[in-house]
Amino acid sequence: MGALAARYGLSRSALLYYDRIGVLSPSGRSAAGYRRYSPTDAARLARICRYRQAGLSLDVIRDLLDRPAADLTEALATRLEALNEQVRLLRRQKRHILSYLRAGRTPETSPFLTAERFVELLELAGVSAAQRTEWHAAFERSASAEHQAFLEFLCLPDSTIERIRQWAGGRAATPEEAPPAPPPAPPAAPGPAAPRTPPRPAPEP
Amino acid sequence: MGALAARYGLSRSALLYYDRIGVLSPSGRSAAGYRRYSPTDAARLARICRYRQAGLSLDVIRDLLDRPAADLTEALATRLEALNEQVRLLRRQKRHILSYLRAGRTPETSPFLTAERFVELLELAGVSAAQRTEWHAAFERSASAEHQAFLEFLCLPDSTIERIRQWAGGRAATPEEAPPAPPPAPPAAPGPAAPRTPPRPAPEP
DNA sequence: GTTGACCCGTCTACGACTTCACGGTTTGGA
DNA sequence: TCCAAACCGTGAAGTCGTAGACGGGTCAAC
Repeated sequence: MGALAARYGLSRSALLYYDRIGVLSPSGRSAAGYRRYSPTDAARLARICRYRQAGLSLDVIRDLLDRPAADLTEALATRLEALNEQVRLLRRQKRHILSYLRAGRTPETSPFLTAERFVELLELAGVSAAQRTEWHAAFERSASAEHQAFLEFLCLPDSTIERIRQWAGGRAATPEEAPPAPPPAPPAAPGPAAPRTPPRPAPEP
Repeated sequence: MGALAARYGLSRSALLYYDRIGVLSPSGRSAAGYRRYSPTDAARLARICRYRQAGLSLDVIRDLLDRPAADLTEALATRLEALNEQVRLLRRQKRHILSYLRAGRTPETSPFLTAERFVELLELAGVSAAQRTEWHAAFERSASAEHQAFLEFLCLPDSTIERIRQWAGGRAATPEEAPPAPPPAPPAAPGPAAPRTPPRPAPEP
């Protein structure tokens, strides 16, 4: 048992737990009551580990392994949905933190990736503002959800994301909700030119 | 009490829990033993909620509120670290799932954002392969950690990420570890030109 | 026979709550 | 004045997947 656990990078207690909840029960016991895992059991454990790498819950995994009608694709799709939601939540937390940590710093002195910095890099590579605009528009047109995700990845505040997406043509902004404030320019028409500062590795994305 | 909970979007049980663990104890009780929250308590709760939005644990929050020496910036930095690690884990799970869900589909029929699709969008906007190459190089040079994060955001497999980063000049690849396989072309020198397919909203990032 | 190195089952702990059960208090309307 | 609904209190147990501790049994080699 210890050998099996070690082989799959699990602890003894994990295997005990799997046994207890019926996800993986050894097919036999020794005379003294020791768990005996057959090669079939090991194969089952291998599947369990693969599914757990995808973040599936042990409940779902049990269904997948025991119920012939269970649909792996559907389970993965459901998990993907939850995963996206969770990433979104974490990113929101990240934005909260960054907005505090960045307070009082200019984007140039910030050790974090900002939209401004991202745009600087594009500038450096010779991508023009017009190209960036067109890119946002194409992104919004053909993959609006991913566009949103990408803007969230840059840790932009919600209001800025909303503004960029509207301005990229995803949905026409109603005249009433004109730009509520003059926030930092959207990443496609940004601030300074190529930075003079020497490249230095940044600690945090 | 119910009113306070509702005002801050919490449940009654959450406030009970906060009281129990000493994060927020009401400053008084009514004759019948009902909790009485003063405006000071409410202000404290407001801070608690803000910190929780950043994902700080209640333990840490209690220290922050009660110990004068506690350092908010440090707590947030620590949390940011954990957050990044967690996002990395979730993204790894996502890659596992996508690699399964995408199996047997061509990138064109996949409803998910792929690196190929991302590059298509850049192509559409008129960003050349040379520009993309230069962009990767600049990204790697001046913000390698963020470059890594960005490539992970695209859910590329680790091997591809490694290859792109080496090829972008971040670190010279040792001759021994030449490309182990001919995997899909890196996003900066990708496949098809602008797609003929009509834009359609994609369900998932 | 003894000494380690294994193994067993059971229990507790983690975080941030929620749910349940049972009972007291307040409040509004008839 | 009475009743019911809505509120409040306490306490216990459950969630999820594991880690670790405890006390004791088993096994191999020496």
